[in-house]
Amino acid sequence: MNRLNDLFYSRDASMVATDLLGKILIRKIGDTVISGKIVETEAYYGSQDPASRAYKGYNNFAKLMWDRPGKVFIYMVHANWLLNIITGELGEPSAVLIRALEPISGIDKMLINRKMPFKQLTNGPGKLTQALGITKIFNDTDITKINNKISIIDNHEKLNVVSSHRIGVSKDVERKLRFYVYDNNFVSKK
DNA sequence: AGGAAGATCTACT
DNA sequence: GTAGATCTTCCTA
Repeated sequence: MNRLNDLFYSRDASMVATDLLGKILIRKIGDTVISGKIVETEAYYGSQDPASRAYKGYNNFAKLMWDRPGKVFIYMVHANWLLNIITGELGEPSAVLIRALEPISGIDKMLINRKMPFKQLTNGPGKLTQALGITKIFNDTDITKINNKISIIDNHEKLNVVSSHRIGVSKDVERKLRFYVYDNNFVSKK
C-alpha cells in the first residue's frame, strides 16, 4: 500500500487512467481521513484533443498540463472543482481526470460536505471534490510527494475495466478515453 | 469591465 | 430527459 510515484504518472495518459482504477484516493482534514477507491477516470491530451484545456496551446490557465507528471491540476467548470493529475513527460500536455470514487472511509464527513444521500456522495467529478473538500488550494501541488493532505496509494486489486467515450465534452475524439470499473455503483453513468 | 465558456449538478416533470 | 443554476478564469475591448 504505497503511494504512487513519478514513474507511475510519467506514462501515457490513457494507461495511467486505466491503472488508477482501483487505487485509493486519501484526503486528510485534521484528524479525519476521507478516502475512496477510484472507479472512473478520463484521459486528456494536447493539440490533438479538442476537449482538452491544452488544445489551443500553452496559456496561463492550462499551463499545468505541460508540467511534471504527478502534479495536481484543479479548475472549475460550472461551479464544480475538477481534480486532474498530470501524466506523461514534462513538456507534453496530458492529464487524467478523476471522475468517480467508491467511498471507503470518512463517510460521515462526506455526508456533511455533500448533504446528499450515500449513493450520490462521489459518483461524479464535481461531487467527489466536494465530498473530499478538494478545491483550488491543491492546484499545482505534487501528489507523489509526502503531504498529509492528499495522496493516492496503491491497492492490488483485480478489476474488470471497461472503456467508453468521455462524458460531457462538446467535441470528443474517436478513441475511447473514459475508463471505469464494470458494474460499480459509483460510476457516474453507464 | 464585461461577456462567454466550461471535462457539471440538481430538481423537476 | 431536460432546464436552469452555478462561479471562476480567460479574453477582448
